[in-house]
Amino acid sequence: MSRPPTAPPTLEDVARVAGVSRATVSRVVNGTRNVDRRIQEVVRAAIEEVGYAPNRAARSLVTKRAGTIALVVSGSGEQGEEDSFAARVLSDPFFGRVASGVLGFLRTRGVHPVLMVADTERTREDVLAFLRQGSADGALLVSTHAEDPLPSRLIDAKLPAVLFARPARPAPISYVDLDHQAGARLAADLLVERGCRQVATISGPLDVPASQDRLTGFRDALARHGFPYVPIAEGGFTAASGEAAMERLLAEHPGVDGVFAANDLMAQGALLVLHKHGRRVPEDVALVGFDDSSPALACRPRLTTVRQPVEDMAARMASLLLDHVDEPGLPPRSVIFEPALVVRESA
Amino acid sequence: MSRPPTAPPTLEDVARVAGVSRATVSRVVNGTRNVDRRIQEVVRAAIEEVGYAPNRAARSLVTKRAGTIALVVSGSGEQGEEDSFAARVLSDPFFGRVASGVLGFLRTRGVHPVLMVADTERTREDVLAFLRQGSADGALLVSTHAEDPLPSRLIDAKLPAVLFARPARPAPISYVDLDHQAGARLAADLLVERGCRQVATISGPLDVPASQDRLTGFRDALARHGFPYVPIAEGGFTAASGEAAMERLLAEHPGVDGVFAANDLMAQGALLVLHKHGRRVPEDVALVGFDDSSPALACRPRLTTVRQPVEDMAARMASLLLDHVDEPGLPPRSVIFEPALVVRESA
DNA sequence: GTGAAAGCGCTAACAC
DNA sequence: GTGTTAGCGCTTTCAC
Repeated sequence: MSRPPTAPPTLEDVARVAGVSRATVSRVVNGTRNVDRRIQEVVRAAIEEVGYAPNRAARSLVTKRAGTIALVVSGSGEQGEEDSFAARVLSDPFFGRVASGVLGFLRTRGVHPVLMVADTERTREDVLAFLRQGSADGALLVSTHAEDPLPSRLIDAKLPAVLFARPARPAPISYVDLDHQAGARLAADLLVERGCRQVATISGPLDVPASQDRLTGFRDALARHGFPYVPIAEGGFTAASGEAAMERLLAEHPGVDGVFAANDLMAQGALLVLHKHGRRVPEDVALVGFDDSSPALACRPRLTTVRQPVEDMAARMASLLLDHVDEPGLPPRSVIFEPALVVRESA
Repeated sequence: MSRPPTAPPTLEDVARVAGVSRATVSRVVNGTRNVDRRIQEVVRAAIEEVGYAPNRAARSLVTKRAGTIALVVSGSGEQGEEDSFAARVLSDPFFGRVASGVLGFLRTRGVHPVLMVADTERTREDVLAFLRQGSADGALLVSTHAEDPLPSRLIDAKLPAVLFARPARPAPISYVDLDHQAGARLAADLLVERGCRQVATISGPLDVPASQDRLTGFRDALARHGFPYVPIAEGGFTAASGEAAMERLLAEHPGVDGVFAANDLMAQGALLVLHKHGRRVPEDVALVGFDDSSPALACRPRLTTVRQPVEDMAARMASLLLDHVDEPGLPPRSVIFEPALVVRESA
């Protein structure tokens, strides 16, 4: 008993108990072939006996793998309070779905996500430093603003990274995304089919590619149906912004009878305003949302919406990252998912 | 240029460029005293020049500190699907607030949270292994079920951990919590003050201490106001369960004119049902929620609710954990926060 | 199939 | 005030 009983057992301890060398223990721990069956048993018993768990730092030091990745939520950092950004994003059911998808994929791979928020220059540097230090093998980036400088910084530093959603300006980096235009088209077609004649939309922040795409897709589809003009009110993907946008729409276009909101949270806000003004949904105005996240079910009427397979997308994003980590030279790839219409009660 | 340019620079590289020893570089990196001003400058320049970032694994190996903690969401694991648990909890705005509070505190301490879900025996073992390996210095536990075996396992393994909320059965472990009874009392007093004569409550899952406390506090306060009996419908802290509970309450007690829901999500569900049955809120029935999380604002009328300072509690939880990490012998401590009534429109 | 030994990059005594 | 040196616990050639 040379080491104090408080220190965790090491490979050495196991080796001594099993009567073999460190190398052999290492081999059985890492499942390498070329170890005698019987010795494997003995070693495993010894591991059990001393309660051995391989030290990650020591392992990382030689393998050059952290076994963790950074899951970073990034924003512009132009807002007032710092904390509010983290609170808002982390409380968004959309992010919960992303995290859940990532966790689900990583779970079986033995890699763990470190949660980070990058909304200021300082915190952006933290993320970069974290990766350069080798604390994480790569980064998963969920960006909420267009002018996010993090993607290009990551590229410049040659750090493995994958984005959720196409970057605002083209860049050599992998990402997963949705065919937003197709999704918006689904919404447009439904609204027209429901007989709407005066259709409007509540868009997301227009500097974000996804918002632009949803808007473009919606307008194009409507044009094809013979409606050349679509009133639009810009929102910020929050319920409150959806309310404000709906108020504006109603004020300027009292005859509106169909609304496409670029996400469910804003649709939820719009619904509140519609009720307040005595408009029945879907009878007086049909409403369709986007995402199919939890608020869609927490509304009355329940939201008809465009489903985005967020969990699958997030899992794929994690998968792509692991590929890049394993094979540093891999060229960037993009994976686009298809949306689906979920018809419920609001349209 | 002995090492390939692809390998990250080490302390050695910096030392060579600065013309000093590794130890000196280490000293300035770690801000130790006893280094000549001028040499500090030189070293810092060299660090800048080679783009040095200290390797975490190497550092951890000697300091025996990972610089990360596990933020674990734990559940009973008795449910059907595994993924659904993660998705549900991570999408809950309540968890978003916890994460945000933790992140806010950790941000300046240079420690990072690793997100983990423990809802099965397997994943529970993962968490334990992660900590034993030294991959994280301690754990922050947000438990959603009463019979969670993780706390006692953590205690047995002598791993630093702090809980969000008191454990179901008394155990020598630190935690932060809210004075739930006081919060429920606030709700009861308000309802009575508003003139309600037939008050009911939608409780949380009754195996969870917080639910029990809110129920007890509510009943006791009402008893003091002269109301000996309070109808109760048990929910599961989700909007859907709130709807179901409200339906039951209405069916059995049509005359109800005041409802206290044990969280905002359930209050939101109750509101929907109340509207459906033509009950005006707050005129016909006054409704008060609990938490003051985002759904409280996304309702019409906006929810009057009992505010729980979740972010502060989470930050304190993180702070307690760091204390335990720094001083292993520290006895368990509990910190109880006070709730506050937020009066809006629903009561 | 197994062991010996080098070394990953860093910190912390300990000398000077 | 600064350098030397001995590990931290592990993986991985390289011999045997």
